[in-house]
Amino acid sequence: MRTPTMREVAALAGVSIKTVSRFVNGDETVSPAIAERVRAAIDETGYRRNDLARSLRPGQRSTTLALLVGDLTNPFYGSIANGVMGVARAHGHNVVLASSDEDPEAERRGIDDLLGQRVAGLLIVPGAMDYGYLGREVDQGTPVVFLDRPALGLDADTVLLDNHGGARKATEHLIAAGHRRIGVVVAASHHTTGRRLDGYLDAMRAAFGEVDEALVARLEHGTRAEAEQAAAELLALPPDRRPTALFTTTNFLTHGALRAMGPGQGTALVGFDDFPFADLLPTPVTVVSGDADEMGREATRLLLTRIAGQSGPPRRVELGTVLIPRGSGEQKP
Amino acid sequence: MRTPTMREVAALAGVSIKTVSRFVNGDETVSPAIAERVRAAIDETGYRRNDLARSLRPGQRSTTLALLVGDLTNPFYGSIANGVMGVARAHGHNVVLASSDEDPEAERRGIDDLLGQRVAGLLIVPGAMDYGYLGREVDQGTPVVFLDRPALGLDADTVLLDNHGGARKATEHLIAAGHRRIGVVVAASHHTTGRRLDGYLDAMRAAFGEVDEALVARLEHGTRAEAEQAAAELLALPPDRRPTALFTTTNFLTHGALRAMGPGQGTALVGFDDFPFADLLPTPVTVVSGDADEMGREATRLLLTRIAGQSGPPRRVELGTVLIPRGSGEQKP
DNA sequence: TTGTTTCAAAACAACGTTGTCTCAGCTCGC
DNA sequence: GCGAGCTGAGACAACGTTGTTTTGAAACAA
Repeated sequence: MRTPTMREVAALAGVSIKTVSRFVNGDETVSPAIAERVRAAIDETGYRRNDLARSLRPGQRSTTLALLVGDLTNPFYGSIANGVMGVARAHGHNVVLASSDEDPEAERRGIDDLLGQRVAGLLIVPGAMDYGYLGREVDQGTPVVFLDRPALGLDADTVLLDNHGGARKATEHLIAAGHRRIGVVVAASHHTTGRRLDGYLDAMRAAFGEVDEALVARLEHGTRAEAEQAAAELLALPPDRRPTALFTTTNFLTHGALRAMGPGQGTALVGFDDFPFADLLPTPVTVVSGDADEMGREATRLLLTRIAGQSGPPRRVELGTVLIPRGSGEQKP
Repeated sequence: MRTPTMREVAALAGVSIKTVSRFVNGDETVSPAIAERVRAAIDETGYRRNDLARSLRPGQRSTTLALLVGDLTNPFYGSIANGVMGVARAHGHNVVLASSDEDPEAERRGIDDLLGQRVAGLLIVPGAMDYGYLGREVDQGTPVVFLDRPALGLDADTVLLDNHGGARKATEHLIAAGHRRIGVVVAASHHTTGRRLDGYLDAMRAAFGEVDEALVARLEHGTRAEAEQAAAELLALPPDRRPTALFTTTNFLTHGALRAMGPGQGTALVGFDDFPFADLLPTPVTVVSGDADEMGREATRLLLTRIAGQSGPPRRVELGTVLIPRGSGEQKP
């Protein structure tokens, strides 16, 4: 059985297609007798309006927003998706999800697909590729909002965390606890973690002047395993060069570093990004954290105002971070 | 600026619409000179094929799969979504996401929306509502696959975990460690946790005969907070009635129970569902776990075979579970 | 040169819907 | 009794594509 069309319903009810359309869309100008016939025909055929055909009409835009996000297994991205979907649904929009954690070429193909489907707008957690070509789509009425990091090649609305400030806050917290030699574990390539590194460096320089490069562990990919090894190496330095505290710049890296420390967790640590069970670890973990859910919500709000037609220069929103002291960051050297 | 159409490109290039269509779709029968004119016109206008209009043509089905899933903040659902998207993308399908964690009416509205958009198939983590009305859509060519629990009112392809077997395995593991009084924390209403409770009861009965109802903590909603309180009450029972081990039936409940135990974690525990950091807790947590990612993948594979036209009776796939001993489940009474 | 073949490109119809226009029938007032 | 006014319902076109048919022109053989 195929999906029935309006034409078939109309034939069954013995009326014209347009009358079925009127009934389906709640037009008042359908007499009760005819309306009942149409209702019965719809019921019998299981007719359902085809919104694809509907949105083809002039001036119509799809109501679907597209979200390009990294690995959904990461609770950070899960929260973003959650926030996006909440606001979208509240405004009657659907959300298509695409993954951006692949190579740039696959990502570009994915975006092209979505544009071909005439989504109403794009929410993108940008990767390393150049997004300049999207400028034309923006001009043609498909707004774009970037989340978590600014995009290369396109100056559009962007929602970020205050990565620099948060990292600075984390580092100063460790300094206030009496630490001088504070190691940092950071993924080399990302903009976000770059800003976090800068925040760390600024705090360190403000307190002690020059920063010992040996304290900075730069990872290539930012995986848990890399972090574990890097942290282990930091902690294996001779006592005079060994850090007494660590600042880990993402939740994955925090996980890796904790693993390197083992159950004792003798070294002080502050992590960027909160994570579940942080409060249940042997030494509960102090973190600096932004609200990913709110990031998704705010980005969606921005996108919706653009879809509604608001023009104007790109906006950049920076969401604040909070430091949650739980124990690991308050340990003395 | 509006999105240009084929008509506009054709006008600019001085050819017919159809010729643009031929060029865009890689038809060989376009002479090089004309092809170049069309290419230039597309470039100048920023034309992009409208896949909505395209899929309106007879016999065309959208390439979009819909996924209805609960709270994406839960890593379990995040992994499912991850698996779904991986397989979908590998087969050239997009994924629309909708949330099912609301009231049944909102969920039904969401499903209706998706059907109106003529998605190629539905992947649903069912809630408490009756899905019978989807039978008609299935007949009309929109297949449905359920994940994680069977749906009320519709017998369709379903991918489940072996909840009964996993729970039994967990309970027997605790029994083997010497426990006799094993408490269980379970959400009352869900099918999934119901099966897990059955697995627990079967293991207990097989070992000891009748099960003391005082050992079974039934929660109304299955939240962390509820679990924390219920676990605290179990552990506060007088010594002769107090359980010496707990079996918690979801990761949220495990989290709550661990909180109730405090840092000591003196009571043995096995949880259903793995979770990050389980290995880093003071007493690393033994879990029974299924592969959510694989569940998403398998469900998507089933859906794709249906979309490809395979008929036949509903299939039910049960994925196995593994017990991961980490310490908490091996503690003696 | 003329008839035939070949092929690129145009014309047309259709997909399922809705906005606009038109028309038929009715009611009402004079 | 007849035109004006109204109202319910049908006809038609259009949205942006693509499959099919048709056209036109060039190429070639007789």
